[in-house]
Amino acid sequence: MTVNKGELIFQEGDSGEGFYIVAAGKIKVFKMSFEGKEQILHIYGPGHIFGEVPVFQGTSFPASAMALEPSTLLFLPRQAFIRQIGKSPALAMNMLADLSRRLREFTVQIENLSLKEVPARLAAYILTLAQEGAAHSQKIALPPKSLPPAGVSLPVSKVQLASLIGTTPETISRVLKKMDLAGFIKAEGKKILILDQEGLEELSHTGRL
Amino acid sequence: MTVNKGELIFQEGDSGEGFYIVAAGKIKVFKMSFEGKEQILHIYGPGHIFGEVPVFQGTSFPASAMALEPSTLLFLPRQAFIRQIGKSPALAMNMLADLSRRLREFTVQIENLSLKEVPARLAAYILTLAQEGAAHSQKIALPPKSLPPAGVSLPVSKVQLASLIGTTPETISRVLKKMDLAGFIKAEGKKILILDQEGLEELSHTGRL
DNA sequence: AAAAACCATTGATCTGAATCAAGCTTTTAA
DNA sequence: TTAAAAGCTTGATTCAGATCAATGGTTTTT
Repeated sequence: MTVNKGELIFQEGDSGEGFYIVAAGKIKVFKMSFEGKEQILHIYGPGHIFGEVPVFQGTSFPASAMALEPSTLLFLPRQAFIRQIGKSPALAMNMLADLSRRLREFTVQIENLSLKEVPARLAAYILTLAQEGAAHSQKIALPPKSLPPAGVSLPVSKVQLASLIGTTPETISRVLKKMDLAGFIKAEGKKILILDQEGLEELSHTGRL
Repeated sequence: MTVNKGELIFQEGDSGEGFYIVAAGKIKVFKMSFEGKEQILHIYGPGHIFGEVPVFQGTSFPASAMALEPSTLLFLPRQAFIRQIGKSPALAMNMLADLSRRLREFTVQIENLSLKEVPARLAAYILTLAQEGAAHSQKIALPPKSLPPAGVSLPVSKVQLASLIGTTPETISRVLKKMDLAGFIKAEGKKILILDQEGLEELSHTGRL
């Protein structure tokens, strides 16, 4: 299936008859509060799967999903998939590993939201981006703390970024500016140059800016 | 194995060679920040399993676990369990359902931490307790919004409760008092009488007290 | 190409809840 | 059975970050 930018793929509470694989594009999975504030739980790109929770629970989606850009998705119907799992222990193990990874990611997100302040969260996010970027760029996975300055490019608008790390666009602006002023990064629009990786790492732990 | 109150069962970063089942007692799984603040991810009681993430990922524990009271645990070694899963698709499905349920619970916890204020979180927690209590008390699961006043008993100290919903003991005290004054509940030590379930439910959404 | 919608930045103000502090009660340990 | 350590409550103060507001810059849309 194909979806336009801004199109809702499913909504919290909908019954899930299957799950999705991103073939192309970018999808956000999020929760929305009473007053309309949103918290993004995850942003998925090509190769990622999402919406599996109801498959194994037979219940509804715990969150909503929307396309951030025009995207192509594959849909896997629940019953057919469950039959396959019964036949293939390897498939089951892969699925268990995938859900476990997601649980781990959520524990990190809870830790960030509850125990860290905004500067620490943003620093952690930038570092994560840099790692992913390094891993994706065909070269061998870089050893930790390799040669700065590495550059990263924010994959989403600051509005989305704010919703992802649990703050507002205004605060993102201000904190990026402070990080720039403090010499940790050089920020220009969506491009961010990491000038002091060690400093950023410390900031992601202590949060004091 | 048996553990004393306050005993650490595993620590974030430890390699996981198996997982645990609570036979008796009460276990908290939590993250701790740099400065020593803790966020409880979950409290497990008899019949619950915990510590499975590394089993399917072959990595380390994403959080720490400590006994809240003297407890008895069963330990399931990783390799033996994986062999069993390969043989029993039903076991695999149960495990997938369990992990999915946990993912759903985490999405709720993230929503609470990020989108709701303390009064709303506390109201939601009290309502959850009441539901669980109703379910456990042998009777048929009560239809939603059945006859108040229902009574619940906090299963943990307010220090632990604060860490569970992401606030401080002082704030818990103050908010409980306000809820009492507003006529939603009658609070006496660990005992809470729910006087106005509808009101609590609204509070758990809107957060305005 | 004009208009509308969205995005980003900066300043001023407000507020929920953390922190600090102190006294009191209950539980645990010596 | 006394001492020590946790746990609970209430008050005063502080602070991170949200909200409100205004402006300019970009994309989309038509």
